[in-house]
Amino acid sequence: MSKPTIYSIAQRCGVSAATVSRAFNRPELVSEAVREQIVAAARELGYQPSSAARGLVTGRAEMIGLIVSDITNPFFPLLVRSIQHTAERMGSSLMLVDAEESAAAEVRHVAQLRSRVDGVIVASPRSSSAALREAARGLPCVLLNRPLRELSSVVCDNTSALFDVGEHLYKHGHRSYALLAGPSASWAAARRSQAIRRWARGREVELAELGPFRATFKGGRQAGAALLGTEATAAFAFDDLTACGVLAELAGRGVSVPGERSVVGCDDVLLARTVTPSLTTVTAPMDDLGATAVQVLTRRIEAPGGPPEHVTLPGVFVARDSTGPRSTS
Amino acid sequence: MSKPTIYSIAQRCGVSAATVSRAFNRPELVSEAVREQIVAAARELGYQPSSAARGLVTGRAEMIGLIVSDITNPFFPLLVRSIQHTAERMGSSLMLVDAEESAAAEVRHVAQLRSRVDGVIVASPRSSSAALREAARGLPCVLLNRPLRELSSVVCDNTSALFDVGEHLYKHGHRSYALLAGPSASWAAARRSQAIRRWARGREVELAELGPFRATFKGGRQAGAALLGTEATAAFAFDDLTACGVLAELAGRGVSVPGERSVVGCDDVLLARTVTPSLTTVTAPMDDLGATAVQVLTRRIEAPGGPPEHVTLPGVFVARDSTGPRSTS
DNA sequence: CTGAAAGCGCTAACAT
DNA sequence: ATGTTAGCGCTTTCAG
Repeated sequence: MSKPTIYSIAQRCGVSAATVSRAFNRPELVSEAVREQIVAAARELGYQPSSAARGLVTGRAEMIGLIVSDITNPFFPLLVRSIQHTAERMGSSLMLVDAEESAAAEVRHVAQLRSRVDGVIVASPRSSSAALREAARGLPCVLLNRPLRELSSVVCDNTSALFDVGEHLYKHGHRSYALLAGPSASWAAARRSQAIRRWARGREVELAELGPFRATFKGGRQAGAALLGTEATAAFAFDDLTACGVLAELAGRGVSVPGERSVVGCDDVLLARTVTPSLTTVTAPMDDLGATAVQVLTRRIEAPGGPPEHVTLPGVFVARDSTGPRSTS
Repeated sequence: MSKPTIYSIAQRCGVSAATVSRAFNRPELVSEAVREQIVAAARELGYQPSSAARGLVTGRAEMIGLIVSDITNPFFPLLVRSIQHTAERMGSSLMLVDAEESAAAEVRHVAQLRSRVDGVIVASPRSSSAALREAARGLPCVLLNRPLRELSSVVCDNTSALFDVGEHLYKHGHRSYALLAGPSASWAAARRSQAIRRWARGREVELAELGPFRATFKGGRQAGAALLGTEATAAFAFDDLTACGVLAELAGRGVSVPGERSVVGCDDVLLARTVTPSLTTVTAPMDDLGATAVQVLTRRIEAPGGPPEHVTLPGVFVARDSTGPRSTS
């Protein structure tokens, strides 16, 4: 009465184990009558193929790893969903691990995943490029929101959308801006700051740089406090979570948004739509990002020798209620 | 130049494969000199034991599955962390899957996990008890926040803390309450409603029952709108996320909290501390819940025959800024 | 303390 | 269309 294997089924059906195996993997190679008999027996016995045994012989785990820098950040849940969906459609399971914002944990986890997965996606890595490169040596890997020549990557570029944000604010009369920078280990943060600086230079507009702040609600409150120390009437927050913190801080101090200050976020997480006032932000194509990452990874798994792929997806500007005309006071 | 195995190492060190295996698994059985040599060779070759091969022979995947009803709910990230930590300490990896609030996906996923994990934790299941029981047949399983006689469970009971909440509100002069009920498929929701009802009956106080509402920010806004249709001066929200929605809705309509209405949440997720005003709520012992779940599961894996365990951990009342004296208007 | 050998459950040639 | 056979990489008796 032990756990059923292809042998128990084979015996029960009077065929060989190979036939049972084929019945599941290459059904076209086995006669319909036998196949049906096998399938029936399997269901009856509650047969579950052993993925260890299969993995051992095929060399495939049919599992991909996903390392996120901070599961707590609302940016990730949506991404996780999209990745899980796509992976499932490709016949793989997802193994998710949270690095808790620690670069060390990140590389430790990829090392640990090596033997259990076919490949790994590292989302918003905090590790140094060198560490990442080294950790991924010989393991199919795609980086999300961090380009690196030697590894594949899919990133969301908000440069153009941030220009749109700037223009939007400019049209509302703002001339003095604050840039609330994100974590220094984040490529996205650097990239966004750069875009905003570039835009500001082009417009010959005032830009106060504050931060870096942590990409948390709390970091946002600090950013909000810092913002109030400046004359800026409009602020670019690193992301929506930060922006929400800014909103909360301003609200707490009785500063109205967008009446007295305009605030924009980035990413368009759920929170951005539900907070009051709703956030003007840049929508990241989460579904695409996730799906593309899985597809690129799949290609790397199938052709480990190939050259790394790099795909860039643009964010898109969306105006909501946290921005408005510059106060005339 | 293929992937190193215990054989490559054995050959290189002039020992047998068995010795290499022992060097890693039962180091005390091999002489120090040989062991050191083996370890050195392994490091040099970048040896990684194949978990498939080991799993095949040991019958252990050294991996546990975690199914969450909705990764998007801020309740889970903390839980995931605690579970991942504990699992890691017990030598297991974590395979996380999101059921996206679908009961069907839940049971589908446990079926799919069967062959890849040693056991599974289902957090806040939405499936029927019968479906759960059936899906977990023969698979070590512990339910989080849902008791079920035949399966192990660890639940957080807030009954006593909710009484404290009631008393706290009562002392502030509130006599008319609203109960904003959570999802009907959630055991926690039913349990909390029941506790609040019981308390209200004991105090002979007015209690309007509203809902059920979805456990989302949006659901909270709806609950907030519903709340304004009543005379209640204090509201029990199902959880913190809902409570935040209520707060947002009231703020949007210019109703002050706690000035005009007091609002309490439940769970004490990060958000509860960061929202304005900060939420009076009931703190769930996340770390304990997660750690206990893993420990119980581990026991079931090691002794699959044993009787199910049921552990209950209490939540604790914490007063913050979203509750105050009943308005005198 | 170490080696030889068997086998975990499955797949993939190679035969038939 | 089906059976035979040989491993995949590892652990684990059983003998030395």
